[in-house]
Amino acid sequence: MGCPENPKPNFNFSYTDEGLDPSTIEFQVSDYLMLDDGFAADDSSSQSILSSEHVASGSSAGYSGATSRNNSIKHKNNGVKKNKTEVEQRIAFRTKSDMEIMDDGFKWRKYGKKSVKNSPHPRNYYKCSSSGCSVKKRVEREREDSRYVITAYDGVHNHESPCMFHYSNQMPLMAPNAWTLQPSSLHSSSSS
DNA sequence: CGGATTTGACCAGCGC
DNA sequence: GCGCTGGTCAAATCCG
Repeated sequence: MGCPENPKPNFNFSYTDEGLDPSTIEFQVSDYLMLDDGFAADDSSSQSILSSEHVASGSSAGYSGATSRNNSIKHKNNGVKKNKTEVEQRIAFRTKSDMEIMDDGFKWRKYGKKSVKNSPHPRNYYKCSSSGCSVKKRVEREREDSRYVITAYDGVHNHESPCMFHYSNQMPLMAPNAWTLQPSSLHSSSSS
């Protein structure tokens, strides 16, 4: 393991996908989900969760089980663990990849693995191993199409990537809070 | 030897 | 109230 020389080789394609031959990259983003601060309110939370589920279900909703579970997470975070002032951001990506582990520039420590009911594939749980950073990430393969990996990030890194140096042009940080700023650029990048 | 991973147990929330 | 399920913990194990 260790620090990859390229902090996020797997993510550059998000912005240059149009110009890359897919065969030259190991995988490509098929969808991205954005579950930001919808947790602040019940209505909006179900909205964002619902919409994210809809996106994820684009090809079979391997994430649907987790989605329903997200509701409980919402209550958990909102009512117990997190105040409104401490709303977590959450993003999920569906990527086509043979690998389950994607180097995003951060160092993750696996802390759990769980088989989920709606999926034959286990779900893996990771925490950011940086001290003081409580960002978590869940990784699982899509139920219907195991070529796709669903990666969900919970929270925002309170530090820079240990391997991040010169990628600030478009993405200052490979962190959920950075991504939430860029959803439109994912699509507009082709025209710019 | 230290850090990361594995894995079973435990806990909490939700639906019935 | 009970059972099911997802999420987390922590001891054991593995690996560099």
